[in-house]
Amino acid sequence: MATESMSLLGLEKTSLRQQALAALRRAITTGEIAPGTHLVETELSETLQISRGTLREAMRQLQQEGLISAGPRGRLSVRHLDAKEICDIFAVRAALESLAARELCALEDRAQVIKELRRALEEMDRASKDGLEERIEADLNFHRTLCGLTGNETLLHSWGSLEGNIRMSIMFAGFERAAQNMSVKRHGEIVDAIETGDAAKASEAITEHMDGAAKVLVG
Amino acid sequence: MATESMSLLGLEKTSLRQQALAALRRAITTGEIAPGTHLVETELSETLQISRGTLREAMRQLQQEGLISAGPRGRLSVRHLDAKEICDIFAVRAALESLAARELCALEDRAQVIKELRRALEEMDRASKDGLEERIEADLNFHRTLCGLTGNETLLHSWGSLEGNIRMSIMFAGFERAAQNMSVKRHGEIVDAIETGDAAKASEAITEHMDGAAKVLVG
DNA sequence: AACATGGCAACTGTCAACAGTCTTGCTTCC
DNA sequence: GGAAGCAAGACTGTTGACAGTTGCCATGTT
Repeated sequence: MATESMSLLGLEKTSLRQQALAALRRAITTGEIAPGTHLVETELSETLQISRGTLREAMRQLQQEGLISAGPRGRLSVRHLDAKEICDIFAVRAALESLAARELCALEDRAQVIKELRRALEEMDRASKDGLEERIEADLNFHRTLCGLTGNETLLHSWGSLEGNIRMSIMFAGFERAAQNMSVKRHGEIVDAIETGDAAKASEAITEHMDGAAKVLVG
Repeated sequence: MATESMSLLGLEKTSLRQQALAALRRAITTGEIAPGTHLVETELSETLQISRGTLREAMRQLQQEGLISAGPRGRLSVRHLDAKEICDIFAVRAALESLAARELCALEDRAQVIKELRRALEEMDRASKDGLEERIEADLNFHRTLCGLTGNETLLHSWGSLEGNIRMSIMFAGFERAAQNMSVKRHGEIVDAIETGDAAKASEAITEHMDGAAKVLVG
């Protein structure tokens, strides 16, 4: 029933659970489903055309990511972020990315790393002419790349767990406002610092960048 | 069927899923289930006396925590840690706890915080005469408290997601070896630094502590 | 009108069964 | 004797149904 037309091209055959997970994550982080909304399993399973069991598995993952939280009677609802929580999220994010920058600075051969980072920068530059959503994607991609290039899987995993919350923060504050802090210049400084191997400077640049981002988002 | 004798006292009525989650987490982090072991749903569900559906939900959470990883065909197996991964885990841990220390230093009134931390220290001291496992629990409790006292839920959540990996690292390296790095003195220095509000020193103390811990575990 | 009460509807927790796929070992044919 | 094919087994993906609990609403009582 679920093995028909897909995978005609390189389309990885994705399980229904993963599809549901992606769909829900998107719907939540874009605000399509408003914060605080009570997620009723029976409704959602009908909407997504999947069974409750499969849906519940996806919900557990979202819960672990902090996008939805459990109420009294096992009731799950979309997490609501206030200003303080956004600051908290960005503080943790800063700590993680600062670690990433320091680890990259400690590498012997940073040539390849720098190359990848500059590629991500170019992508941001290209996206700066496009819509807000493209810019946000490019920005997140840059930071994800930063963490991924360290080769520290735990770091990348932790950052990934935070990504949903970051997206919610951006959505909560409004995309226009969020875009203020995504200048290619600021990010270039980070790359420059890493290129010269100046760990302190790179760490500082990131911390400041995140501080600024949080301040802009909170208003 | 599951609503019999429990909750006679303050025993929170825990869902089967949560029980299974706790049982599995314990079994994995103590090495009862060896790293690399392929977790067969049908077997486990029979062992734990729960249905596969319920078990699968618990497995998703463990997967998100990084205790089990997915293989080719959706096969789940207990994660195997090598030396590098242990170092990586402790690097992330250091970044998180360092943030915690800095946030605590930034508080106006640290009296209550210090009181709680000293209480955790005392507990460690008391446990130092007990078995290795008690000492490890007391140690983890201290660090968890450190993160919890910041009031930064995201930080605490991230640390919690790492806790399983930390336990696996300790188990992997052997409890005796791990216990070397749990002196009350070292932890006291951290608390002292926080008491004086010296963020740099507190951060430094934690980073060094974690560095030492990783080195002891690996080498 | 305020209040107790009995029953109904809404949800979540849990389970057993079906379907599809990959592996494996055996059989059969050249 | 070896290789292609075939059939059985082992697991995971997914589903629909049943059970228990909570909250609400209508109904009757004082």
